[in-house]
Amino acid sequence: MDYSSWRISTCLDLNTNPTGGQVLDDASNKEVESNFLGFERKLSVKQESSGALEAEMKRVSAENKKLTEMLTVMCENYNALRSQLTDYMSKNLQEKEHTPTRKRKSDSCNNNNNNNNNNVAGIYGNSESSSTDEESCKKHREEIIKAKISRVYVKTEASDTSLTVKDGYQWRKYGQKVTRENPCPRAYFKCSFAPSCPVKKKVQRSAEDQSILVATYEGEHNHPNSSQLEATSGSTRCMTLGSHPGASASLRPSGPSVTLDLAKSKPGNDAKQSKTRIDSPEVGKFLVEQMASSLTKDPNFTAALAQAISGRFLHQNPTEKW
DNA sequence: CGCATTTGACCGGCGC
DNA sequence: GCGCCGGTCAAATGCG
Repeated sequence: MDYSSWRISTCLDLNTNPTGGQVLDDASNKEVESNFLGFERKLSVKQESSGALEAEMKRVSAENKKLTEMLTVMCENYNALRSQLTDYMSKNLQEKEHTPTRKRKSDSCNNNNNNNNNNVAGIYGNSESSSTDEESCKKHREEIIKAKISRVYVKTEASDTSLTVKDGYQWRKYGQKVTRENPCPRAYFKCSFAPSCPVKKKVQRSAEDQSILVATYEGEHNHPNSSQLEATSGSTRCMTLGSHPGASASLRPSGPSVTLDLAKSKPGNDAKQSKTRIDSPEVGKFLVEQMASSLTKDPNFTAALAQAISGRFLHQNPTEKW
């Protein structure tokens, strides 16, 4: 089965207008407002010294770190939810269409393992369940566990002929091949960010809709995403779930927002991707509700979010009134 | 000149 | 064993 229809927009635009669409409860809103007014009064009375600015910088950095940690916890919770959902789906979906063309045994083995793939991108990837080749797969299991495979579908412009998927990592192309099933060439990439990183990526346009790029990731990065590095160092505010390639199927360039764009859909893609998608939109809705619930129920998250917003406004516009 | 990309050759797995 | 096929290598080429 395929989860590519799950288009969950989980954006935390921390740097946008605080009154513009931020979903906070009343308590959090009041807290943010009081923080803003307090800072405004304080700053209108006296000119802050450089020492105060340094202290504020440290405080903001600490908050940033705290938010990053909370984000990590949130991602772990999401993975746990996804695993439960995968189990649920595997129980309900017993059969999956198979192409009649001959396939390598390792391929079927890999597909068998996708259900247990602890990778967000597995949501969007093929999770074909064929248990008939299990015996022949035994000798491959260990390496399969190491080399996790996920598939990502990326909508591109029709005029864009490049086989590049911007996922925050650095890739070096080492080969290109025209495969039998698809007339479009398949490009082979290795992660070049770290020499020891074993991750490989295959990018090929969909045979059905050539505006869709299919990126297949193999393995796990043993280094942080470059976007994450920049985010943690404060040079950019664009964060992606770098350890989960599929989570960044629709990535944005660095911009003034903290974005967890797990997957964004274009309604027009539904028809094309429906073949490998789950049928029930309720499942995706359920997942979104679970994530939203876990966030809103966490007082630490709401408090830290309010503090981060107030701190950022102080830092950006120390004398500006609103 | 160094690095990335291109592309044909080569290798190994698989089916017949 | 042979041929097909996907994946990888490495020399050639392009680019900044």
